[in-house]
Amino acid sequence: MSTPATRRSSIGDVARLAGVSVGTVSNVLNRPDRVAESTRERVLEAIRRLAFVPNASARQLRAGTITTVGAIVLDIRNPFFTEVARGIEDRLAAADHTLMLASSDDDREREARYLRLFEEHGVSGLLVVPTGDDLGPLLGLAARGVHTVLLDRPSPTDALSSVAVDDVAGGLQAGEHLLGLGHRSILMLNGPHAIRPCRDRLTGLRRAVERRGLDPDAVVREVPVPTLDAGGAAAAFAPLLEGDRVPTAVFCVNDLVAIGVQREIRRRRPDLIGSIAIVGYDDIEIAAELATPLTSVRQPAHALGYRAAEILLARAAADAPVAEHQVFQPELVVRSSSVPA
Amino acid sequence: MSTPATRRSSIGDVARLAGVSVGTVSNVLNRPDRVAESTRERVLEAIRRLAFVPNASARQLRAGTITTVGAIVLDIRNPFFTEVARGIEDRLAAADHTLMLASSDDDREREARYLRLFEEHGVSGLLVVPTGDDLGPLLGLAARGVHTVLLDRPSPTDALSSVAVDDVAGGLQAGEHLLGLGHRSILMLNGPHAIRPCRDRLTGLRRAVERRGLDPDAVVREVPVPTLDAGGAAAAFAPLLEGDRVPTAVFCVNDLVAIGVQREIRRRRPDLIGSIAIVGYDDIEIAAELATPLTSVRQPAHALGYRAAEILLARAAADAPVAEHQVFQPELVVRSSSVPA
DNA sequence: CCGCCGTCATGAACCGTTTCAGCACGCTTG
DNA sequence: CAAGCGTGCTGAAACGGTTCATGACGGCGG
Repeated sequence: MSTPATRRSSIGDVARLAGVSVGTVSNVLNRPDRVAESTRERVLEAIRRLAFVPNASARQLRAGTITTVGAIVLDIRNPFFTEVARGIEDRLAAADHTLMLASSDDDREREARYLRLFEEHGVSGLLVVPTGDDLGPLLGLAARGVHTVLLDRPSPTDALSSVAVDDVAGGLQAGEHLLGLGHRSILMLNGPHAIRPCRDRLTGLRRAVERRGLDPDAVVREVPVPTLDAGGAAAAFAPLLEGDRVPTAVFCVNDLVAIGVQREIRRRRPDLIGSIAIVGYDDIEIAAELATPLTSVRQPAHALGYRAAEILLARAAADAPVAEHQVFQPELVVRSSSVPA
Repeated sequence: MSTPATRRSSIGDVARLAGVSVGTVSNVLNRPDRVAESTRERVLEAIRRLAFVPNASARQLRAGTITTVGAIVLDIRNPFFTEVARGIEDRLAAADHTLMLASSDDDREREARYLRLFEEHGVSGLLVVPTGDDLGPLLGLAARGVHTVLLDRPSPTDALSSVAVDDVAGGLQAGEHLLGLGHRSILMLNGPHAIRPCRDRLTGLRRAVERRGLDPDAVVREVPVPTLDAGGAAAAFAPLLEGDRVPTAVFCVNDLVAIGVQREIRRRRPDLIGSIAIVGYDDIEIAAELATPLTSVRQPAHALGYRAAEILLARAAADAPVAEHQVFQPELVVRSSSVPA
């Protein structure tokens, strides 16, 4: 209103108004105990009067330190990832750090752009769900001294810490469940194999089949989903409802995909509702509230993020080059969507 | 791997390796056409060899410019807000800007922390869903020259631009729909009145009642929800299922609340499934996929974010002090959850 | 051959902080 | 009274870039 949009006031303005040197103002800000009470009061008053806000760039340039952490997830719209982000944020807040969140959309270029942005800004660490298998860029970052933790991926190297969930085990549980229900033909709606969990969940599923002494190639059919959300899944699943070999059991690589499948069945073949077994993955909050409550493999999303942040903070604090790796175990939650054969 | 975690290389290192001055390196980076081809090649090669990444703090300190925008939403887990964030990001990406996203959890302190963080970092603009009615902090920011756009709130002043949805109209539509179905007693599960949309949606509901010539105080009962998510709603709604005056029509301030209500009915009073009319708000994607598909007031979430970002970019570019205000209209989407009286 | 001009590159000032050596001052101690 | 010490403050260097006035150099027209 009153103040015209003018230059931000600097520590120098404050010093002038308070009649002290800039060094003293800086001390008031950072080590108040070193400044005499009366001086401190005067400086604080000046700060208030000028509505002074320190310039983070200048501070960081000189001091080098920063309390911001960057995270890149595949898709911010997937509740699984927002829950992971929550876990990260909760841990960071406890250490007075802040999170800057970005979503790569599973797009290498977007990922690269954000990686660069974060590196240029000198974040004190990075938590990344990588888009593909090529960890080159991340290894480069790590080599340049940026602490990095892989999210939702096991790390193949000690150059990178990692926090993951055992996806093979998850696929195995889903497979055993469906086989136990009598299914001998299982469709897996899967994402690109460049995404490691997609591969692993399929591997787990096939392993379950093998353990029953069956032939995975005969039992499991894989169909790719263009994008890992409900819309993409619906598009990929629709043609399968037309033919004469309509699937009887579907294992979906995540819950959004499962929701897309359910939607498509309801739209195109309402007669089949309740006769196709569906198992999802993630156990997002609304899985239990769906038209057909979804059987799903639960992942400890919050813990995943929390722990990743913790590892990052520990590494940054110690500046120790020891990588930490943690693997959580998933847990099958059975609801009514997985019907017997 | 090979490189030990050493100091980031600087423009000076590049200059030395390429045998030029730092000014030339800077020119290669920012105005390549002013540098002779051969020199440019040599510098680029040096940059590659050193894996040089410019220091954003230094650049920003001197140049003042920045292409990062901050956004603060109430709850990152609410699909409505992630969709808004998507809209923002899509518009920003087109202008080569990047988004830094934060969630205030409807907590003034968290909001203040992020506001300060963003201001210290000198973001080129801010998009905020404010936690309360006190716009003081935001007006302060605006006065200090930070371009600010209110998200999902009409601005009471020209100091702040704004993009909003007409919540009174939304409440009105929901009310008319329920009244049209014959309901004469409507429960509204509402959030704190400090949140403007909560007030406005209630106002709209009451207005619908008045238009029918009925007494809002007799027809509408308001029950507060502690937190605006499914869990909070379930907790608030549970006791209402115990008494003898079980509600027959519920208007929920958002879809997550509606999901909580549905969940609680299913758990505690499955006999009442299908006999309590429920209307939600936002029309999030899974509203249509729920056990009882949800009637909801749709908001143009993506457009909201997109437009807000657009206004911000325009203001920052022109540095014009003219505030822009835009109000979108909501639209009722009827599904099966809103049963007749 | 001289003067002029355009092309490229240089070097230093500057952005707003933090940090640190050093100074002023007053008090204690021997 | 000299020496020593602790307290509280100052002033300047440094961080890593951008920007701009300046200058070197070669070519060209007269």
